[in-house]
Amino acid sequence: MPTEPGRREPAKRSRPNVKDVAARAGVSRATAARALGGYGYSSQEVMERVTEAARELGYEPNRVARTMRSGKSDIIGFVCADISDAFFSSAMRGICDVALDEGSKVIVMNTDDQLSQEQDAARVLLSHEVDGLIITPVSVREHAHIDAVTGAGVPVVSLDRQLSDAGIDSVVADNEAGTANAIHHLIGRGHHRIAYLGSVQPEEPPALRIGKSRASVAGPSRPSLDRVRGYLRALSAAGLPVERELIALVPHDEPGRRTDAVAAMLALGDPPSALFTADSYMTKSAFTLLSERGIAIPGEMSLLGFDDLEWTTLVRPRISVVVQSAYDMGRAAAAQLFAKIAAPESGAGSASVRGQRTVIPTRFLERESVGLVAEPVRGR
Amino acid sequence: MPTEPGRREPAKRSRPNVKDVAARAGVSRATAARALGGYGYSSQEVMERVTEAARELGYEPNRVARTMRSGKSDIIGFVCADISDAFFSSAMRGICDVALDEGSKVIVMNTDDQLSQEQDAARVLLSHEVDGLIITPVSVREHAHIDAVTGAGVPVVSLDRQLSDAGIDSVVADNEAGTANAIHHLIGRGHHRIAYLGSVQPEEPPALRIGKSRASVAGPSRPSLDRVRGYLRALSAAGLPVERELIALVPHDEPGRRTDAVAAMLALGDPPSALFTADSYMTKSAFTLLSERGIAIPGEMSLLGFDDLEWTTLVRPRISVVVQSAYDMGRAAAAQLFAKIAAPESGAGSASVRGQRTVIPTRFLERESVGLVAEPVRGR
DNA sequence: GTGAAAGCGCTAACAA
DNA sequence: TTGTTAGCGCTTTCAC
Repeated sequence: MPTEPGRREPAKRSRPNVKDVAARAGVSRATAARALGGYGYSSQEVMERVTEAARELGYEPNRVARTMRSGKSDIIGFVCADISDAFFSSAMRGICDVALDEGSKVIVMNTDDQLSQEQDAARVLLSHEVDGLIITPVSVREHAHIDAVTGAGVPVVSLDRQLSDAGIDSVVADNEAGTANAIHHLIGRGHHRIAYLGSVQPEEPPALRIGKSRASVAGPSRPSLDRVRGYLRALSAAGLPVERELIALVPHDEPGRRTDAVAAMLALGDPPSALFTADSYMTKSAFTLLSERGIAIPGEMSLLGFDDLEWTTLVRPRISVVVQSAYDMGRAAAAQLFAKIAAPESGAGSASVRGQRTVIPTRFLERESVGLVAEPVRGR
Repeated sequence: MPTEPGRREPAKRSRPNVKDVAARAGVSRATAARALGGYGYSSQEVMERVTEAARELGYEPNRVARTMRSGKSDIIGFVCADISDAFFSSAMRGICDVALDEGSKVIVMNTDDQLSQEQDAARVLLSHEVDGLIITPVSVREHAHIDAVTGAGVPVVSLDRQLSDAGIDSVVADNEAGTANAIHHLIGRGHHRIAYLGSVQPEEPPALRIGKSRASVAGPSRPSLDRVRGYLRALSAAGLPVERELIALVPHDEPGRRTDAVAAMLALGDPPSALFTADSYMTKSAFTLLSERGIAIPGEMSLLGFDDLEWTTLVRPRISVVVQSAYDMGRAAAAQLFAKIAAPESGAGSASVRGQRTVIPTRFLERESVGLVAEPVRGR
């Protein structure tokens, strides 16, 4: 379109800048910049001339130079374990959607759950002057590198991991309540022996304490641990005993042991009547093993999982699950982040909300994988 | 760690810069920059002093300023329809992995298959001075905005869509060959009436020409059309007739019509013995409908799909599919992009490879959803 | 081998 | 209302 036959276009020259626009409009650089940027004053006439010149030249402001001056890059960072994971890519979409509305863009970096990669990512993103950071931290204890980011005045929101004790805003699902609710459902259907199968971070093995009247799990708030807590809470609330043998916590980096854990549960002298699988990997392992062994769901074994995946409605029976919306979590985290970015450095004066915790509700989707237990139905 | 009790740290001040490092090391800015950047000359001793000072201060070069000077941002853009889609998020991971090796980062932007969004994305990324762009273009005809990017000297690689005719490098799967191979497999198992169920872009409806001896589909190279071509080619090669009623092309933006298309195929007077579903959505629709109607796979109907998804191995029977590795495609696209970025402006002299086309092979995964047809087995 | 200085494109004081 | 000017942090001639 920029067909300007008379003028010789330098062709190989880069994109036009304010100076070019100013020259064409016959005004100074500052005036052109003001007219274009929409700040300061400029007369109607000059405004039009400049706008026209910019249009003709196909002028587009250089964000890099703008960042240099203003310190605002209109870029945020998203640091997660693996963007190809369905949870993170959905969250990413939520983040992108909010960012688009805010005129911002998102740089993604993967950590593969390695602290060193996370530290590198934080450093790199800081050097690019990102306006903010959304992160799913590998560790909830080791967060010096995250503190360095906030220390540099860059807002951070933690996604799916609780870091609010460290004064960092977090957006998490109501893992404990969602799980408790699901277990409650199982109990309501007559199940007394309910197995819990979940993953845990290898570096932070949970300390499970099972007392006569109370059971608890020590350690920080993390989805994997909070779900165990929800399980314990629901059993306690119903006056059911907590049995150690019904709880399997498999290190996240040893996927091969998931199937073993399910098999061990089935091999128990007094096996459970229902399996609660606390994450999608475990749900898949459990479903696969039950299928292979020809164990009828829910006839011989009930199954209830955390996290919804496409396949849970394609297999027969359809699997009942607790769903968390990764998309909504991403949106919420981004919304919170941009609020902090916009906030005029909430440090001075008002006791600013540091370490705010936003909880996204989960939903229970009842399908067909949970059966009714009538009486103590030992030995079929 | 930076425990420097004696010196008063301005605290609220931003990150240290070359000037600070230079001051601490007792040299000039230029010298410090040289020592840190590893270019130009500097004595052993100065080098050490500067490095030490940088370490103490926790100095990290400001990429924004560096970009401004050098024009290299160490950021590339990835423009796709929807990052939460499994194909794109896997491709994204491949891109990120290569980018990491190259010291680069990736900004993702979603288009939802809207040309206007794609145009905006291209403009925005250009204004951020990205070093290159990987894009899955909405349209293979309308690419003025992409030409604008290459015109600005920024390399572009097209992913999953052929744009090499426009002089833009492309990385695509061997859709035609992969499909032909799958259809060939069906024919080898005795199938003569094979249905093709696929999606097409609503704006670019394909012109299907079915002649006596030859059938073809007009239009550009696109995964959706190339798969149809593979289907036609395999039938022709086997001397089988192409029948219009066995080909269903559903507009991509009308998901509701997918199930209708499958149902229509089943309702045919002389129904097919096998269904080839050319994308994951269609495979899902077909599998769901067959399950609901209690039609046995592969007993009463064989099913073979394009694209592998988790669920295809969890359902019974497991679905045979043609797989394309989105991850590999992403890696290949990124590798090609960085090669072009590194190339010293391949315009001058040598006839540079413009519009290079890289084809990533697909694989056929035989599972249990395809049955053997003995004889003309009409009416069971 | 090192330092002084210019400038990438933009914005924000200040002056006119 | 508009123009002049001074940088943001870095790299890169060019003298010394």
